[in-house]
Amino acid sequence: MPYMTPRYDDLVNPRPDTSLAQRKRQLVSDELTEAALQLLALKGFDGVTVDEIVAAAGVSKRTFFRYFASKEDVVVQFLAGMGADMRDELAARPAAESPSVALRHTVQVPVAACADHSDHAARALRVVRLILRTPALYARFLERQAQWRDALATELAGRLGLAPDADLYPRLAAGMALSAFDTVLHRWSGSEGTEDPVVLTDRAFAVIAPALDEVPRPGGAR
Amino acid sequence: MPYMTPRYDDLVNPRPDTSLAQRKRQLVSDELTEAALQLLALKGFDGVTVDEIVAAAGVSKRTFFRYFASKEDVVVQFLAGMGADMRDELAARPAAESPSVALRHTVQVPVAACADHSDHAARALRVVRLILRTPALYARFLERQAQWRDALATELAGRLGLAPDADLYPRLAAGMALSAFDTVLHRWSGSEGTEDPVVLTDRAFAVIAPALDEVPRPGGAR
DNA sequence: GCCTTCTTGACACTTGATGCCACTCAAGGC
DNA sequence: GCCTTGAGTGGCATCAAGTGTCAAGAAGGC
Repeated sequence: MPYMTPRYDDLVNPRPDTSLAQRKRQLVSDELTEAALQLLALKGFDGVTVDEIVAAAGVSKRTFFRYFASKEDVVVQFLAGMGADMRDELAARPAAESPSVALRHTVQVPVAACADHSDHAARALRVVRLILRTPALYARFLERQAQWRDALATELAGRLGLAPDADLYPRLAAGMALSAFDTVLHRWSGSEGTEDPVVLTDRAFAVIAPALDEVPRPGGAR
Repeated sequence: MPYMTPRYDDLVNPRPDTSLAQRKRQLVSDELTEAALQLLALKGFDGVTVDEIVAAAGVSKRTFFRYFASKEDVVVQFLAGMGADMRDELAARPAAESPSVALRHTVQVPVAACADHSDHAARALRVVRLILRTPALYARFLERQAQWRDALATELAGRLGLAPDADLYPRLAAGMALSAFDTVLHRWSGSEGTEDPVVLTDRAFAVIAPALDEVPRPGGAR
């Protein structure tokens, strides 16, 4: 089930460089994304067909599937780069930092992206709400989270000098951190964006920190 | 995205009672499940069409969709009753038991079902492997896990006298427990069933227990 | 001007999934 | 014994998601 090339970075800070062809491509993609989100938020995921979306965007259906691997992908691509961002953040954290602190800052990266007080935040809230209340989209989101967990577990194992697959700790720690992320999104979405997701994240990590910081010694328990 | 009536219990211990009509229905369902799992394990999820399955089972395609909400559902239905079972187990645990112990026994219910040394175990391993390595199925599995998490969080909140939605703890604790479950399944599947999933579960819970047993006092932190 | 490359649109096709109608058959009333 | 009823079923038509293929058009190099 291959996803297309991540465009999260492009969406966050559209780079002015690159060729004309690539900017045209970006334009079509934005048009498609805009039309799709507009319709999906209005009529629900199953209430909108791809034909409607492409009609609104003024392109052919075939073109749609050149930009997005599936209808779900239109929404999920918003999250595409988050995994890489989190992994990079975790890799950049000082080695001396405890797992709970490092992972907390890691999770804060996408959380802060949602929380920034701009027009971006309102759109992020709409997308998150759509994902959380549409089973098909939520399933894809969780699948994406599972990939993030693998990446974070690998990075964490390297950080701590543990064999990536020998110990249960890295995968569990990554799972706990993402569980916190998920819980924060639910609360944030449920509160209509009134609660501060950054604060929620801190509170969530206060709960899971006792387990995160019980690191097994390298080469210890099989 | 409504799933059909759970039949996990029927599969675990087929009840001999009920009317003739219901037994006929059970027969068709079993035939369909058997044919589907046989083909899916052999040719992969996308390598098998519904038409092949119904041809092998000797029924029409229309009938297939009367028993299963989707092709994915054939596989996922194996897990249908696990959520209820876990919730029941958690509800039945003594109130004095700490969250980590209660949740560990809760997760051991489905784990033990996989581990029992019968012909059932081999089939369970095949199904788990199929789910874990098929993105579409794994996504559905995770979606199902999310439902379990909600149920477990509600049950846990009731156990501890916490408001279900006021505190982050119940949802996080349930998420951690299911994260352990998921990790155990991966390890068990990866080891081709040689590792004992019950032991793996105990080890996983040893990692997350420090966080699980830091219960916030009822009505404490907002 | 010509050629190459990339992008797009149009069409046909496969497959998952659903609606509709007719048929079968067991159960129960008369 | 016959008829009705209702659940289960098969066949067919249909919709929507997604893919393969090919021809047409625009950008850039020669």
